[in-house]
Amino acid sequence: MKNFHPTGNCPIRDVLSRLGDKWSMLILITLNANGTMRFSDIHKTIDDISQRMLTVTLRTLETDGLVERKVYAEVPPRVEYRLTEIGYSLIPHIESLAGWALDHMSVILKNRGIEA
Amino acid sequence: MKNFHPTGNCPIRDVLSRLGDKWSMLILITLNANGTMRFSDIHKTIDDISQRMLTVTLRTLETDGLVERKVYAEVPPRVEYRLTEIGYSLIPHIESLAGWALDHMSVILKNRGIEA
DNA sequence: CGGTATCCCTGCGGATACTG
DNA sequence: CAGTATCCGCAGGGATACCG
Repeated sequence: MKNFHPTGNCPIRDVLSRLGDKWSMLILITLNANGTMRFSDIHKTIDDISQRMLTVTLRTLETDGLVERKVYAEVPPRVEYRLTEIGYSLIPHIESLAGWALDHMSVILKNRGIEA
Repeated sequence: MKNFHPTGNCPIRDVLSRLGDKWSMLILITLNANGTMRFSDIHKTIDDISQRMLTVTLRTLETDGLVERKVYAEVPPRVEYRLTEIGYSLIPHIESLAGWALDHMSVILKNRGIEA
C-alpha cells in the first residue's frame, strides 16, 4: 500500500499547503501575467483581496523565495514585486491546474447542483 | 492589466479552492496509486486523518464527481472508493505540482529557516 | 503609497462518543 | 466496518484605524 508521508512529516504537504491558501496562486499568476508590479497594481488587479492579506501573502511568498520585493527610497514610497526564478518555475504547473479546472468546472458545478 | 476574475465570481477559484483543502489531493493520489480501496484501507494509508475528515472529504470528492463510492450490502459493510474518469484526469496535474514541490522544497525550507 | 496594528468572526478540522 | 453526531479550539482571513 503506497502512502505519501514516508516517515514523520511530509515536506511536500508542507510546501503545497502554502499554495493552497486563498490568495497565493492567484498572486503568482497575476505577477506572471503582468511582470513587475507595484503593490497598488496588484491590489487593483485582485480587487477583492484585503490590504492585510495582500501584504501577508506577499511576505510569505517572499520568505519562501517565490517572489522578490524591491523597495525604492522615494517619496511617496514605491515597492515593486516580481517572480523569482523558482517562483517562475512554478507557473506552468499552476496554469496546468487552472486549465484542468477550466475544462471540467462546468461538469463539477453541475454535479454539485444535484445536491440541492 | 490582466486579471483572473473576469466578472463576478471566478469558477476556477471555486474549483481550485476545494482541492486546496487539507486532504483532497492526498486522497486522490492515494486512490490513484492503489486503485480501488476500502474506507479502512484509505484510513490506514493516510493514518493521520481523522475519521470524520476522511468521510467529509470523500463525500465532497464524490459530490464533485472525482471519486466513485460503491456500497456492498454485506455484513459487516464494505464500501469501496475509486477515481472516476474526471478524477483520474486530474492526477497528472497534481503529480506535476508534487514533483515541483519535491524539487524545490529543500531550497524553500532553507529560505524559511532564515526568518528565525 | 504601502504598509502595521488591532479586533473579531467564521468555518475548517480534531477529539470523542455513539450506531446500523 | 463505515460511518454520524456533537462539541469545540484555533488559525485564516476580513474590517477598520492608524503610521512613516
